[in-house]
Amino acid sequence: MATIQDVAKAAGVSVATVSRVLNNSGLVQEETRETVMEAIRALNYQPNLLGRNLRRMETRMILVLLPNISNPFYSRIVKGIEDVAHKNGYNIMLCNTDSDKMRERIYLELLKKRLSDGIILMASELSREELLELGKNYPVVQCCEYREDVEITHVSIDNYSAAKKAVNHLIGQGHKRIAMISCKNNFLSTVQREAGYKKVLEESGIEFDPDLLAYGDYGYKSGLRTAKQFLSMQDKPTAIFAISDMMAIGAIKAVRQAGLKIPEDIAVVGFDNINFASMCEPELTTVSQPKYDIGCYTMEFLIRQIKGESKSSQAIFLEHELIIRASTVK
Amino acid sequence: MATIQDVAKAAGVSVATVSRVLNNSGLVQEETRETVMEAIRALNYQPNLLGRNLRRMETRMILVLLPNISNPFYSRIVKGIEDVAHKNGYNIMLCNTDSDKMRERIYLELLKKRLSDGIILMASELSREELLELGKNYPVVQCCEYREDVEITHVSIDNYSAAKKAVNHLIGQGHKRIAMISCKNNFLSTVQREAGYKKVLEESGIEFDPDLLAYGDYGYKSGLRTAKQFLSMQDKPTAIFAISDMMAIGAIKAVRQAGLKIPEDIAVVGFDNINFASMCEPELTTVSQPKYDIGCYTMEFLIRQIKGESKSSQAIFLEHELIIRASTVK
DNA sequence: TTGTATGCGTTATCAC
DNA sequence: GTGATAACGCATACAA
Repeated sequence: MATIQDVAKAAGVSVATVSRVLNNSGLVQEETRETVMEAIRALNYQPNLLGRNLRRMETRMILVLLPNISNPFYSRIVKGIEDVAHKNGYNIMLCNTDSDKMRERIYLELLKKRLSDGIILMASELSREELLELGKNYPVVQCCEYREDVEITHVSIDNYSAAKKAVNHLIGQGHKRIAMISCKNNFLSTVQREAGYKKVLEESGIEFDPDLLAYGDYGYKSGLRTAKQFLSMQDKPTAIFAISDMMAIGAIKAVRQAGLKIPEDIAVVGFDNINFASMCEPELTTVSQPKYDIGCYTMEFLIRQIKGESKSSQAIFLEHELIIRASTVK
Repeated sequence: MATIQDVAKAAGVSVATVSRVLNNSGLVQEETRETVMEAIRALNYQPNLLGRNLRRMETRMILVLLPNISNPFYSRIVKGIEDVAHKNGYNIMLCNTDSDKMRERIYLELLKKRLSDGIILMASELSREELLELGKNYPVVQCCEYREDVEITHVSIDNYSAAKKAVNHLIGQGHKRIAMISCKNNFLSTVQREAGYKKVLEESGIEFDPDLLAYGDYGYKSGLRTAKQFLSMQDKPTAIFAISDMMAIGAIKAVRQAGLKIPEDIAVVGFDNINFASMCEPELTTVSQPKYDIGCYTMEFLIRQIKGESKSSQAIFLEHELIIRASTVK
């Protein structure tokens, strides 16, 4: 494997000159430049980034931690992150955390040991203390899920008003018994979505019924399970609001298995607008997040941090939209 | 940021000793060891992998190229790859190629420039020449999709017999007009699945009808489109065999939109057994690949190559299974 | 059991 | 415009 030394020798110049050619830094005569390029080709030389990275003390790699790559919600976001990264000469390392704090920590090691220049956290399980410590020492941006009690830039939507919009839509369709499938976690998005749900009920003069609030884990099966629970009640709900499309799709399955019709007997609203939301039967009414843009902004803020351009943390909220489909209106 | 030098100074030992403690290589007295550990903690020292990597000339990183992380088929495979990698002290870098040769090449650069110790290709678009060149110089394993005209280890299933099994199942259900949704690419899996389909028809004395062979791109929409095409024919097929679950799910949608019943009017078979196959309505009959195991084997063979243990390339075929669900039998 | 010294491949500072 | 050379942080051969 040829090194820069070999190229220098072959071209009859110093390594400094070769380096200058490689990085088009500094001046170098056109003629010598070509001699060097010639040598590079002849030796099939590839600069060794291990050397460069050590010298420059940077890797131009970005860690992206997400719970699970198979969650379709994340794929568009990742695309946005990736596009902006590449445009700026960075590469990303996608890391599955499985929502496991230990796994997350393994990846943080890579950052702390300088194998990456910055990190994006998508739904971190880290404690406030760990996050604070991290944010103090390294470039970090929180994407979608975030803690607001740490000074770390985050990019997301306003989950409170998104939930309000979804539930208000159901109210507008005449529903009075509206169930919610939430998740038992401490994510702010969850808290806010529940708060939005309760707020609309209150505004509509409907008393909140704890029996109509169940908990899943964002996944299909948990939606199926909790919806079955609702359907077994004496006083069934006439609408279900789930905080993820996957759970909503599970709920749809449960309703259909029970021989009920959507939306006539029971209406269903999801959250995220994943691709499958428009593939299922009936198509799912859901809250659409600007996933690609969320990814773009996230990466842009991270790069700004890496460059040392931004000092204070920022809170970015992008627009969302309620997509009305056949699962709520005939 | 503390370096090994700082630790050595603080502990009153040489850097060599600190290094020995860090890697538990060589002998070091328990007492000094503890002094060093003390200093490490006090300075909150993190070894800089950039230095180590350069010195060792390895990164313990593995590139994993796949067309698209949002394809649910790959997520289980990646899990297998990841688990084996971690068990062996490697980390993986997931890379979206978007089935774009140029993007693929960008990632190959990372390998050639030594930022990764090896690479796994999931559905590479590279030419035979490029692949040959790559395999000659770096540790490479092909996963699922592969070219057999290059000497590079690959792990997959026997797509020919899998397709035969699927179509035979339809024949067994009494179908005679069986359409196929394939893809226009040069993947061996595609060729073999088409060959299996035609072989079964031949064995069953059914003449192959070119009108019943349409092409998609593995995605939902293309399944919807091609199925609609079939449904508009005078002499409609009574069954559809798609080479991906996503296309099969699209086909199901088309059939239902046309007001026809599954499986009574038209039966549908998919391929891959992704999670959604059991979530859609009706649940999808499909060919199940041992995704997790495919990932494990792939990574194991790659590690063997990196260690220099294996010389010749190998062809690994794992067992598949036909999962029969409501989309083909009542 | 520990320390000294060298080099991994590169970039960047300085002198010419 | 170009060349010598000193780092970057670490692991290791060799000496002690």
